Amino acid sequence: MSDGPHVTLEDVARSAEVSLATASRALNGTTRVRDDLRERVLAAAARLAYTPNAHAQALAGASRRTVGVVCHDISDPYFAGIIRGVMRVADRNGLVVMLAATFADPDKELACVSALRAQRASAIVLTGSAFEDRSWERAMAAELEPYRRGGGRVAVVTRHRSLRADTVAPDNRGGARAMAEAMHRLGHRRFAVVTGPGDLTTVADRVTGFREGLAGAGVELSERDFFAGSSDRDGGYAAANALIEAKHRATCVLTTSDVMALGAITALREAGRTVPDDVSVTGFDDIPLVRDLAPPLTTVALPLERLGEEAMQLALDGTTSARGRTRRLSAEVLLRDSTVKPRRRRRR
Amino acid sequence: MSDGPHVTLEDVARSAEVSLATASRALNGTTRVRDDLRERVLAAAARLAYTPNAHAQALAGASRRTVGVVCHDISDPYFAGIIRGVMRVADRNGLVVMLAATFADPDKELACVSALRAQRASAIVLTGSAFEDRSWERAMAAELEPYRRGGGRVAVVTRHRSLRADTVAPDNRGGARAMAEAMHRLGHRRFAVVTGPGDLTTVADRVTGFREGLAGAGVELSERDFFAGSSDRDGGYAAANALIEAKHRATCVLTTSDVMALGAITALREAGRTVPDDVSVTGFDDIPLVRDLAPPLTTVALPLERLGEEAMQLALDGTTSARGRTRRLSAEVLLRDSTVKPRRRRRR
DNA sequence: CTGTTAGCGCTTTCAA
DNA sequence: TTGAAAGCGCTAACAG
Repeated sequence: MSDGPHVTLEDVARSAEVSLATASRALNGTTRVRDDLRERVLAAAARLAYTPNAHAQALAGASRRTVGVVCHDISDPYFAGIIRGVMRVADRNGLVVMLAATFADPDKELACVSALRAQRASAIVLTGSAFEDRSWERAMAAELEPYRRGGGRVAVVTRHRSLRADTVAPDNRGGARAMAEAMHRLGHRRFAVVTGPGDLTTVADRVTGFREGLAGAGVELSERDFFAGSSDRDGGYAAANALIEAKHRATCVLTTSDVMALGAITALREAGRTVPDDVSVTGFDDIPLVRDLAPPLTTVALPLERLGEEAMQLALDGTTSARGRTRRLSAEVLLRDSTVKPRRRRRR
Repeated sequence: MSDGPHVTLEDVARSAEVSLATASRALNGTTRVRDDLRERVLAAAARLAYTPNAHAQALAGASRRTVGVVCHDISDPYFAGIIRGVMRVADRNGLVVMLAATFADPDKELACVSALRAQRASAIVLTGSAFEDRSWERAMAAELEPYRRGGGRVAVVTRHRSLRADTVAPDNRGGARAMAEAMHRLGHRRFAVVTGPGDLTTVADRVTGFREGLAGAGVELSERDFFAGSSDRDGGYAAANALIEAKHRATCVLTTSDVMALGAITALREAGRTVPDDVSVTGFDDIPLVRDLAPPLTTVALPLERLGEEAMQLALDGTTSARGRTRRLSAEVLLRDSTVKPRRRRRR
């Protein structure tokens, strides 16, 4: 956008032979304008292919029409679902959304918020979970505080301890607990957990839930039952391979996300182990495609789009007084065919 | 962003006891500033948690740091992949991306471009294919032309006839043709096509490719071999159900996208037909997860992220002179296990 | 109802 | 080097 003569409101006004103010009013419909004048302005604007300069509008004090969303990875169906919800609500309110992807890099997360702040986005939705790191939390709070003082709204999806922001909290821990219990009830006694990076609150909460559910049923998980990887398909694949390598005897593999489950299942299959006959596998999130798998994946369903919708909504009707509201959404265990009652171990 | 006293550069300047100009220069590093003064400015900025107002910067003529991307649906892995590529390049160049989703609504597509134009995005990447509609094309051209005159860059992914924009063109037609030929070579003679909306150029090109490939092998497709649906999983599911309903005797179902194939396979499975034993199914795009399906999906692979990267790159180093460059990317047939040589028809 | 005018916050000549 | 001042394009008082 270096060169080029932009058509400005002044051009329109001149062409329509009215004042700048009238042109502005005619275009925005803020105040009544004599019909013929308005017609002239509209015609001139169309003729000149005029588009208002959003920066000038923002600077001049018009209300901000931009909201920001920051996610880890847009290719992750979990985030895609949430963002879809955010966009739906934003769209309904005539807002434009700026999307930033951080690839789960804490520093980038901070940088994105700063950029959104610079854009004077009227609201920021943080969809990635927090990093369990004191100094990061402090830095994020330091970034958000002045933003909020300037009238900016902030909403987060999932737990951000000490962030004083409106929160949409899916019941990760409860969902995980319920899943663990369900698997125990099915008859499983030997478990392995394929997990994402432990410094993400979402992952930590889910793992805690698994632990609690199993412990309640009398099964203790040891460190050797955990196999961590990145929060994506390849992370699941790698973790499952580590599990196979370690000759872990689990009859049920709990994973902290559907995407990881996907990779894990492929790894198991490649190692000659059939799901669910040889080993049951559970996912988390209920991303759209897992019901199309063969076998369909047993998982903890989260209302992804709703998470996004609620977060955006919360940010939008935020009143300065009511900070730190939390909207809890429950998680539901969906038993499908990737899990079965464990059979007696086959001879090999 | 209604209320709230924003910290401005003037506050920083005052606090650092320098002039506005000096503060600006110190922060941007445009010109040399005496070291101690710069220190003071930086310190003041940090102390006040100053963030420059991007709108003011943009208005004052600083270079734009925003690019726009418009897609149909962020939850579609096809678009997610492309956008990921776009974001990678944008990020590498220190640009912020504004993402708009249109849900394949032609009007919204237009509206999004207009909004991006208002934001004075330095470049716009159109990832959805064009609509095969003269008046829409005209309207889009009318929106883009003044934008371009104002120095804006435009790049599109897939064919946009008559748009004079830099284009990244995956070989949809050639890929489809190759797939059709491959399936014929495998032994299939009776085909059905599960397709998205025919008014999308991408879909049209793929269908044309299927037709050509088959015709070249002596198989003509009739209208009764086509089953259309929306470009998503549910569209594929519905189309496949229509196919089943019609008792179509295809031994091979060609689809115009992996996502649709996903739904189609589930529909077939629910109808008691096994893939690939009873019927072979092919996809298109090679979205990340299809290799994790059981059976893995035979598909036409497109380098999704690269499409996005190239488009963004093209838009970025666009010189006003070299308009309408086209970068072709080839498509590759990936034979996996969802397709096999057709067996003699089983008795029922 | 319409026009005049004062900024919004920042960058950038132009002088000093 | 630094500072003063002129806008960038638009909206919103404030007068007419």
